[in-house]
Amino acid sequence: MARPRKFDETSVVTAAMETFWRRGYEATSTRDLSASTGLGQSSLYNVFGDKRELYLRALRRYYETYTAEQIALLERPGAVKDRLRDLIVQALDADLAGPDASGCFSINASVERADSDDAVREEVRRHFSTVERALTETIARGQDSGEISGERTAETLARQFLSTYYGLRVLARIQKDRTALLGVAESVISSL
Amino acid sequence: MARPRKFDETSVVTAAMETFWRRGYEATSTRDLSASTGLGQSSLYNVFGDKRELYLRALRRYYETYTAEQIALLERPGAVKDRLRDLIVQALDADLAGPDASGCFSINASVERADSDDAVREEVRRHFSTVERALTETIARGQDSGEISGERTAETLARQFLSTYYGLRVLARIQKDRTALLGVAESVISSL
DNA sequence: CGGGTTTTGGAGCGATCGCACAAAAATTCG
DNA sequence: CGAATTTTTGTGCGATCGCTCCAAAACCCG
Repeated sequence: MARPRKFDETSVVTAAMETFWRRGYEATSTRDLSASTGLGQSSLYNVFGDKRELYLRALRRYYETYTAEQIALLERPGAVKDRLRDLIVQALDADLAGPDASGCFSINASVERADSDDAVREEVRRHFSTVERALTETIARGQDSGEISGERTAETLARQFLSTYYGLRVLARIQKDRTALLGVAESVISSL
Repeated sequence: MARPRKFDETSVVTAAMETFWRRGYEATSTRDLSASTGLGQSSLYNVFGDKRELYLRALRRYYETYTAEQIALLERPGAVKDRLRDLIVQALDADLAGPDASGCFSINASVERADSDDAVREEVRRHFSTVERALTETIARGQDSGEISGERTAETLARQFLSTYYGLRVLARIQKDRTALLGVAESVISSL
């Protein structure tokens, strides 16, 4: 029928995600995307429409990989508080991994683009609320087993944990003291 | 001696701060800055050097006004927990005020620019650590008076509160449910 | 008022931006 | 193989980017 594509769409979106993640939306040029994906600019436009659409695809790809990974971590077996701790430890280790670490792409997108792009806001809302739902479920199970106090609702505790979690990821951009950051994690977990 | 400037430097920096705050560093052009400050581009470059320097000035101006205001709020008389609550309430009300609300400029700067500009990172670090210090001091006074448990150190509690506070300000960009956000505030305060 | 100094406004620099277009290349089907 | 279809590649468009330069304007001082 026609000339076949010589690239895998998923890995192209993944490459674009890494570029947008590290440099942000505005600072990433279509030439940067062409270089990091290996596609010519025309191909990118042919497949994805424009820069904004590719950014949205990248954001969804982040959800499919990293956000989903975090949720899977919450659904593993084991003590609830251990899983919650693991969630933070894994995120902070990624955030402190080196000069290429760029925090949480969802947070970055919410700060840079949510105000000016409704679709970005909706997508990030989906990320946040999915994590919140998984946290609520996990904490509710912890309350069932008596591991976590039932004084406050699971939803409230989930939101408190989520706030601390995102706050830590913001602080980690500036304050690279792993011990101090993990101390906060212990503090919030023990207060559940 | 020479022709006098017909502008007030402080209010020019304030105007630039509002523009950078609302639109971010990359998305703000020097023409935007010229329009919002009322100065010609030549004057801006004559006085401030370049865009980056003006951004740093704007960030320092944010510290002088908004960050300082938050710290002053912590140093008022009254119950410690009331002051902590007021800090969050005031921030969230600002963040939810309308379509022009742009969150916390320090957080925005840390997400967008801290990785690529050491001076930005240092400036934001100063903002964060100043707030953290004020929080530690406030919480320590609360521990002295018995209002807050001495089980964990004031420093740890301050960092926990700070994380939650920043996390809430991130969530507020996406999730505009004031009641839910304030519920988290109550939760973290009551857990101190 | 005239000389000295700085600011101002406007034009414009080279570079880069997001994006479009047309021709060449690569495939399937008849 | 040729016709049809789609992707690739390269070129380049108009707009805008950060920034510079220069002459005119506005002041202080003697």
